[in-house]
Amino acid sequence: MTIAQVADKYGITPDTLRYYERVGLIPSVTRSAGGIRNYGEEECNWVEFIVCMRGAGIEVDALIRYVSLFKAGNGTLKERKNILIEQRDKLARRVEELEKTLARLDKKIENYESVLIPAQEKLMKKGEKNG
Amino acid sequence: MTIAQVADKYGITPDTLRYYERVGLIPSVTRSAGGIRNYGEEECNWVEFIVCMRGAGIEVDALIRYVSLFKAGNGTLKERKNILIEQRDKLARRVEELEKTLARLDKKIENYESVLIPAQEKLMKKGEKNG
DNA sequence: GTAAACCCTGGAGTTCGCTCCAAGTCAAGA
DNA sequence: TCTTGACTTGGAGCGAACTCCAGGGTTTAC
Repeated sequence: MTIAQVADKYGITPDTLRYYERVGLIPSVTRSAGGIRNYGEEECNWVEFIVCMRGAGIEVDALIRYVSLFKAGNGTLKERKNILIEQRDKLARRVEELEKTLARLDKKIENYESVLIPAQEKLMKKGEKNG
Repeated sequence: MTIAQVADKYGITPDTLRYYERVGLIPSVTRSAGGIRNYGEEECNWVEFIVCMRGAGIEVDALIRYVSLFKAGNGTLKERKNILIEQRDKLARRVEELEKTLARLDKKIENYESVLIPAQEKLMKKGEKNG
């Protein structure tokens, strides 16, 4: 697959893909003789993983560390797992926080309704009077 | 309360508070004769609200719109509510996305365990042999 | 009344994560 | 073979949200 196809498939731009590769978010991409990237299945899976993780706000730096450990081979399994755990925990805390804020927004919206609905009823009664 | 106290209370810096006020995230802060900010209870509540919303990643622009409608009075209740609903929905979608990624990370970590635990057991057996 | 600590403003600087650009190379169709 | 369009690189630029700074004013404690 070409860079444009992969970009399209995962909803990002070729520039972002090049950037990800440049900074080390994607292990490596095979090239044609002329130097043009050709993404295989493995590479696509990496892209998909990275796009997902970035979508959840996991920092580029953490992902770079993860990828560089991956490149270093099986001796780094434990360390890689620790990065994942660290990020999972961070994300779990974030989700909790967001859920609290979500609940708060819901309440605030309810409050607005309790102000707005009586106001609307008043208008409707007015309407009844007028017609 | 002084700016430093408020900053401390909500875990931000005085600079951030001044920035929030400057761009319109906080309706107004009363000043002393000398021009020094003095946060009352109302103002603290605004700060708390804004810090919470910002903590959930709600955009500064949306909050500015909200605050400026608030300043404009009761005629803007419906519009304010709409902003809240819009942001609530955005946040809800985000939470869903994050939960999916969280589940994925959990699975990935489990996979690492299924590789690492057998390796550990091997090491432990070796330990038994040696002592 | 003065020193130290805090506050003020406007504007420049920083960080993160892309995003865009110039100048050139490569590949596929007419 | 030429043209057209996609690809390459290194590096500059950008938007969001702060963060910091210089040069000053204010408060408070002694």
